[in-house]
Amino acid sequence: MAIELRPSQALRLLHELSLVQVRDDAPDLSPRQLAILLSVYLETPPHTVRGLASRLGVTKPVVTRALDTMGALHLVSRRRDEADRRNVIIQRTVEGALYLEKLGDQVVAVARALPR
Amino acid sequence: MAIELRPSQALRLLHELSLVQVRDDAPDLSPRQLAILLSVYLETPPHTVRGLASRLGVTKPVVTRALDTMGALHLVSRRRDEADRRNVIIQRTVEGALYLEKLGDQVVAVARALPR
DNA sequence: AAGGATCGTTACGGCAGCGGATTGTTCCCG
DNA sequence: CGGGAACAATCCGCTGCCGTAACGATCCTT
Repeated sequence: MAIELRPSQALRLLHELSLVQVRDDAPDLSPRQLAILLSVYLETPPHTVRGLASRLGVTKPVVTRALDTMGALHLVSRRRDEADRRNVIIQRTVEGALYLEKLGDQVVAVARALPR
Repeated sequence: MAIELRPSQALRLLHELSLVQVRDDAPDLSPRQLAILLSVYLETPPHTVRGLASRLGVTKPVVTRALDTMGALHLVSRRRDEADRRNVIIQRTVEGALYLEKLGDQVVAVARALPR
């Protein structure tokens, strides 16, 4: 069965979540960066710059820059595709998995505390 | 009863949501801006710059700038507090209400489409 | 072997956000 | 009534992201 949620609950959820995120001085990713990160971790590999760009409807430089930033944070890593050396394969990292695990738990906790 | 949600569902929810947001070329607000907007619309007035800043754990200039930006988008408006003219009262707008209504509906739609 | 196509990255100029310090009003209290 | 406190806005230099346009490397086709 699907998750039932009323609009007012949805907004409260977003509110609590955004407050947690803003306070947390975990480096707050931009919406685009988060979208890329989630795509890499939730969708089936392999992931390329080109694929992610078209998936999100943004330009390739946006993806490259986001990978630069998140790479510096060790949330993702890059590797040349040896089969086709033009491609770059985006890989998951332990730190990235932990980051998302924590994020998921935060959402669950906030949702649980939501008034019915 | 509380909203029950598994971590994997939570991440999928965020994923779909971020994709919708990124594609939508609705001006995507930064996490901080969204947090301020939601606070203004979900918490009981009156809202002041100082109050919002301490609520979010950010500095006052951050709030002022966010209000500048969102004011230009007509998502909020400002008014001097006549009782204490040092204060500025942040007010809701019709456009802001519509923006959040739409956002809430998006969350609901995404949640409903989530695999159980 | 060569031309063009594809891929990711980088360069560029511009815009917006940041923290910290300062300013100008307005209020409060001794 | 005068000096300090409180409040929001502004200024400063900096950093990071944006879109467009190039670029180098690699592949593919003929």
